[in-house]
Amino acid sequence: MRAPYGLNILDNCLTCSVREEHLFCNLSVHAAQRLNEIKSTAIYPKGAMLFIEGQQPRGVFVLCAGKAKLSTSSREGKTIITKLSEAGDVLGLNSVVSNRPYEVTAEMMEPGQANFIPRDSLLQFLKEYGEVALRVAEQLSRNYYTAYEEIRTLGLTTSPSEKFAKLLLSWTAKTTQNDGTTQVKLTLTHEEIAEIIGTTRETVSRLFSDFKKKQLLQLKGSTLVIRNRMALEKIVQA
Amino acid sequence: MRAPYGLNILDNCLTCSVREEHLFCNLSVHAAQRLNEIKSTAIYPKGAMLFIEGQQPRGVFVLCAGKAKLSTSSREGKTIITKLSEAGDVLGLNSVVSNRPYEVTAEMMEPGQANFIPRDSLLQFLKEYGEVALRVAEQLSRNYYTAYEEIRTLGLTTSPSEKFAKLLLSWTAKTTQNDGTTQVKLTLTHEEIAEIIGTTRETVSRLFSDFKKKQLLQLKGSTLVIRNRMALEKIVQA
DNA sequence: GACTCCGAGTGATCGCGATCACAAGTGAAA
DNA sequence: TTTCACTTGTGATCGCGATCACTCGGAGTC
Repeated sequence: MRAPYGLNILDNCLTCSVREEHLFCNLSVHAAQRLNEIKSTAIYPKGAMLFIEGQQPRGVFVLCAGKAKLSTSSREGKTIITKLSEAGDVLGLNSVVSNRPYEVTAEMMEPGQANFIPRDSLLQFLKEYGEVALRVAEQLSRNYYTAYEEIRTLGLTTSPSEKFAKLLLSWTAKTTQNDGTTQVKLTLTHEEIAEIIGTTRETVSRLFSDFKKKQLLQLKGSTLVIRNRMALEKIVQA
Repeated sequence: MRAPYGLNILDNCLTCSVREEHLFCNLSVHAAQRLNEIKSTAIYPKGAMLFIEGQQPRGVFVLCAGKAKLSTSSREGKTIITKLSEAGDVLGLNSVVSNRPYEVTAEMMEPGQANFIPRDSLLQFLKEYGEVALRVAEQLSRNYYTAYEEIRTLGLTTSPSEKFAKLLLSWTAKTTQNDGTTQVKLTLTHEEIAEIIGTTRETVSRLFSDFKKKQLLQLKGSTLVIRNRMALEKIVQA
């Protein structure tokens, strides 16, 4: 089955197949069935906004395929990207649970697919299945920890180079190779990286230059090669 | 009944008397009774640490009297204060629910009293009383929002003066007077204010001077008088 | 009283990163 | 191909806030 944007439609991406540590993984048969009834699936093009900062919460989105960036902006136009989401992530959960406006904007960075669960149905579902409510609480506290990491980075890390090194390490943490070096596909523009570490595009450009000169990294097309992990860790600081 | 540190011991501060929107307010009789069994009360002097960043979560503290500051530090010694807690607040909830180390240090800023609920007992309690688990989820998502506000402040607000104005407004939001001016008791040192807005003590000193000169505020002993709320809001930005 | 300690105020310096400005590279569409 | 929009690289300038180095004042303590 073929969908627009060159995507294959996934039959059901709420199952554990997407990711093991998934919020709605390993539910009882009843709960899973109920969940299946209240969800609906949609596909999105690159650039699509799942929801926008300030909107009343309509429901949660379970990302099945594609990547999304979560960002927040000031009125003067400055933007920071707070998280890059991947398949399996649940977006908008905080807003739905606390019934406050979405605190971020969720934008698809590439074509993708997501399940949508309306707010009312989800809350009803959580009341019926208390076990799942506790799982939600756990997920929320994980989200909180991520936010707290962000606070530490923004508040305690002084120099852009330190934040940049931190970001590079967070990317390579997932994909360590057998030899010293690590490779990551670089899908972000310098502008976007700047919005993640809270600096300007020009500074990111210069950081790339500096780090290349210092043999810390290397670019092969759009593949980023980390040459000296130790040195990066030293920059991030003792 | 008299306790050390010049405090009156409160008989039971888990009840709604402390604060209406309290996490453990309006529980069923059974739940309240059970909660009462698993909690224990203690009093603390100024400077006491309820828990320290990085420790394994022992349980949650429900603050009954006194104020506490929550802070986190980098290895180089830089510290940021992320929240000032008051009576009614529940401290350590995130860590307990997700079983991760305390992400902050909680230090009493004045003598106070708190109820302690051990981790195991609380989790058991939450499993027994599913309604309360949902309440906890709501509380966690409120915490998340607070953290997110912090991220916005740290990431989007550029100048110290803007953050300072923001902080002043957050203080006066609670205690608005009938005439134009607002009064707040100033209990923090310049150093502590610096740790809240992420700058240096000297800069805070200069900010006070500037704002006094610009007729924005005034100091009467340890009482801070806000003279021009509008101007502060203009600094915080359109 | 003299002592210490800590918070507060203030001047001088200096470096980093924001900002502006422009050139060059890239890729997709017409 | 040409064109256009977007991304990237880099130089020059400049201002803000960190840092250092003091002094001053008040609250305790002996």
